[in-house]
Amino acid sequence: MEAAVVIRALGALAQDHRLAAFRLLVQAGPEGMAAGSVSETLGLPASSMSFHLAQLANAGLITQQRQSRSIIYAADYDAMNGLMAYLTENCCSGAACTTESGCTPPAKTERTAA
Amino acid sequence: MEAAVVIRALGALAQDHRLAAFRLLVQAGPEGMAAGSVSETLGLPASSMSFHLAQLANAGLITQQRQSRSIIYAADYDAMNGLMAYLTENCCSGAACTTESGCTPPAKTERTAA
DNA sequence: TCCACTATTCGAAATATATCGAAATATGGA
DNA sequence: TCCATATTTCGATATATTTCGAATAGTGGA
Repeated sequence: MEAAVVIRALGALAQDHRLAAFRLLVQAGPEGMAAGSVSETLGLPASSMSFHLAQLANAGLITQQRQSRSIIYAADYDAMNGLMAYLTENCCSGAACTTESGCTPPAKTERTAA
Repeated sequence: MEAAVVIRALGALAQDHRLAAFRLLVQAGPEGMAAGSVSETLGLPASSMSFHLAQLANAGLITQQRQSRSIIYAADYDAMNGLMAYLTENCCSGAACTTESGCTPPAKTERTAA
């Protein structure tokens, strides 16, 4: 995963409605939710929500897929995990970090390069 | 950890120079680095870097501490881990997510409330 | 084909963020 | 006290983002 992608992903999540939408989708699981359901759940006009969902999709954090008249959005867990791995990469330059410093990279810092 | 804090943290990281600075500090370990070293390493004017470091500090991602004439910045690993835990919280609403969907919350999704 | 439904794109205004030089603040030594 | 060092705050400008109604574009049934 490269910096530019990470920046876009973080920027996408750094917004009220988008963070809420993303979490909603994370909680919804692999089945995802229709765009309309998301905007209704979050109480936002459809056009605004569409804008935000597009940003999340563009950042690679969610996937979109048409299903009849609806468009179903779902969280992309790989992207999410890659993002987190990027932040802890080379933590403490390999020095003892699981101990005192509390760095504790979540066990599987290994990441399939984007 | 509450939404507003998370947004500020994500927003703080969602910027070229700040992401670079944060990662530099993550790699520098608990000892941290002086503000001047950071701005020199990243090739940014001191005043610009100061602005960015302030944002990271304000977001709780890094700590600052005066040491004689320098101000030493260091990554706050707890904040970083809390941030990541927030994103995966209630993943898949507790349904089987470590298996097919690839959600795999990093084992310790448990979080000490900020 | 025509209509209702679901969702996105466009446009324009309000708001927020990034940038960096110059001036200001703190620290420590002569 | 006076000067050099290390950083931050201020101010002004350029750029980017958020917002939402209205217009536009696909989908499916009668």
